Amino acid sequence: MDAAWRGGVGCSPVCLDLRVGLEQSPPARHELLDRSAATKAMTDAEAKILEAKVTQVSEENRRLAEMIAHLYGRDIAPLGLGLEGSISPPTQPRPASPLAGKKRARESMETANSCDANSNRQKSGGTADAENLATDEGSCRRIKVSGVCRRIDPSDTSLVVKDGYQWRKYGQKVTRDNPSPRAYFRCAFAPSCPVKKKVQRSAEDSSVLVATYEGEHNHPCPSRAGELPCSISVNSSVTLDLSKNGGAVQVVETEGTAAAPPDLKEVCREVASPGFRSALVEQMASALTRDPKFTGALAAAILQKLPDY
DNA sequence: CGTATTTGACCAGCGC
DNA sequence: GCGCTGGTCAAATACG
Repeated sequence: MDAAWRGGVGCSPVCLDLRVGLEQSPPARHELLDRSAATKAMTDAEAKILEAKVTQVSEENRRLAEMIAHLYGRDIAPLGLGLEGSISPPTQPRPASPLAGKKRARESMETANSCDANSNRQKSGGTADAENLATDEGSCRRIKVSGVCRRIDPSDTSLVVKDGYQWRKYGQKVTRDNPSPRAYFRCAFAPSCPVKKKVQRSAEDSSVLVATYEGEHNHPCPSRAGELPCSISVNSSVTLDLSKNGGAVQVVETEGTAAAPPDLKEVCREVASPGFRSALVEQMASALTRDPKFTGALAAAILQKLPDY
């Protein structure tokens, strides 16, 4: 278990990144409405319906985040990064300059769902921002985008997020909205693997590294396969994946279900159910006790606490 | 000497 | 068309 795993943000072993659905900060909501207005004439009634949907999705975001926070016995709201836009208040600092808006516009192009099926999914609130889906010039090829944050030693300048995969750095850039440089990595384990990773210190807290993953690995994790708690199915179509992105909770659709988006409310109910909780605890406990590193460390810790004979 | 990292240059997208 | 910005390339450099 590495330091990053132990010392995740807020000391939580998993960094929750469940920005489900739409951004909820007021500027984003207005942007959404503006975009819709630009594409077609929208009546006030339609705008109100859309806004009601946004409010509903935001409320579902909040409830889901609360449930998961409760699941892990700590409040994850202050993390801000992993859950920004879902449970943090709408006063979340956002770049206000028009240039920042330009950047966001492009990012929204990357992550927005431009084809009908995907936009339907977003409207229904079934899309987790933890795996924003990007499209490729209308081809509807989906690229998984997810974010992970890790707490690190502030003096550590390596910008390395240990997640079990091998990465090759191919660039570094200072971005406009953050004085810390952003590092660009490609998966080095398999040359054909399309996954990219961006790592940057948080602008608010320099001890937090924010890693953004794009794409999906087309190979097994080289160092962690079969070692750590990996995933647990919430229902037939959704899996909470703990094996990816260094343990970030990631909502992953089961293959072949893209056309039939999961019902988020149903997912929430299952996550909150005692059966799910006990199954999750069992899986985690089982995986930990199978891990020789964990048992060794546990034995060492116990020995330290025992009086010397 | 081979490989990984660094870093300045270049390119593309976007708004004005 | 221009300027700004993020992302990528590739030569130079560092390292084992």
